[in-house]
Amino acid sequence: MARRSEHSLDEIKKMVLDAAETIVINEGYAALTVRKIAMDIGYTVGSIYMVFANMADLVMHIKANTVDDLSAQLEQVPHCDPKRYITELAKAYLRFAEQNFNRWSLIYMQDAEVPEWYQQKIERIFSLIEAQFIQLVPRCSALPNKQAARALWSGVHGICTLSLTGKQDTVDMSYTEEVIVLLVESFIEGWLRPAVKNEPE
Amino acid sequence: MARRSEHSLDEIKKMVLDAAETIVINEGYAALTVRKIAMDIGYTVGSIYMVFANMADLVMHIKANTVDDLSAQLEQVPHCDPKRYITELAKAYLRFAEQNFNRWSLIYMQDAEVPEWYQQKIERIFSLIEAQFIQLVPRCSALPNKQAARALWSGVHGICTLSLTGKQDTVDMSYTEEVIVLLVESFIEGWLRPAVKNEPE
DNA sequence: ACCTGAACACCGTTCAAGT
DNA sequence: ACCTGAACACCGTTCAAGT
Repeated sequence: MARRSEHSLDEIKKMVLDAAETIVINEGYAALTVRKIAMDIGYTVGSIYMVFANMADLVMHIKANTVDDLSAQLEQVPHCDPKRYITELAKAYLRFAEQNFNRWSLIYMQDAEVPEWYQQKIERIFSLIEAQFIQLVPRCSALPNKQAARALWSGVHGICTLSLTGKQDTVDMSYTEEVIVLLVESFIEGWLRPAVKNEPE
Repeated sequence: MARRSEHSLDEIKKMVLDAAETIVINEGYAALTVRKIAMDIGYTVGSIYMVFANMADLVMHIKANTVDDLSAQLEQVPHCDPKRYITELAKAYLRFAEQNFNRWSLIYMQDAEVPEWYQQKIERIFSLIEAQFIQLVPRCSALPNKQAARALWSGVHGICTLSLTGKQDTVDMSYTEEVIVLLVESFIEGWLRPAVKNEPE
């Protein structure tokens, strides 16, 4: 049989994306298959290729949604002085990673190629942090602040990665949060007061 | 046909592991299949299951070898004062990650379960850093040093991850190294001279 | 024009059967 | 005892054929 026209292509696209996200959230990325998605939305495998180029394309859109949700979450953190604000952002990042572990870990799975529009979404999160370093040292040229934001935020990400993956159920969240706060506070303190070079402690 | 006995089981196990490592190194993890391994060593698929329980078991052994090589590389870094030594360790870590990208990124792919003996190999790398913090502040109880090592080293790892994955060919290594050095030096400086709490800058 | 579902070229894993 | 290779239950992707 064929021809149903119960849904527009845009509707089907949304149904596919929603179903795919639900599978990733509940069962993890490994459980995501075209056949399962088709099953869930009541269409056959072929239909998915009407609205997405292939699996990689679909996954890229799942990731994009996750990054958007993450951005929204971070942007809800109330403003305060830069150092405390960055600390709260870092804690919010950890919270998102933990509560959305399956979607979050998918973000960082490497792809053959990352489209420009997706890269920009990631960049947006980095610039959130960069803005705080600019506030800390407003007179500085852009590069050192960019570098500091990159160093610190990648660091926060690294702690989340190594803490959450693997033994996911038995993670001590308050300990991880302590480690993150230690990184953020020590780094900013040391960054504001640079060390005297070549002087043994 | 059957029965060849040209190689002992231990020899076959080594052949399988070597072939698998070569595939990962040259073509990446996605190219690793039992059929390809069997082809390369001149046996059939079934043989691989004589010497490894399954693919996951084989991959775990590839990862173990990589971690051992990484440890060996880090242990070759010449000793000096803790701060510079940690900086050099971090740079060596980046170098290993770049030069062994396919094997290195495999290490951190999450598994259903991580065996104890593997976890210990990872722990060994962390304790390398921890030992330096103990030297920096010898009188301290163990926990703060453990926490500092975890914060900083996870941070270094995070920078490597975000810098190397994705756009792997167009990475500016010297810039990444600068970011890592910035993280290490600022963190240690800030950690040695803790900030006054609740004081806006 | 929309949608199907069989077909294709792959996977990892098992195991009866051969020597 | 060692090793084979066909069989099984899966993948993602394509596309001629149906309405």
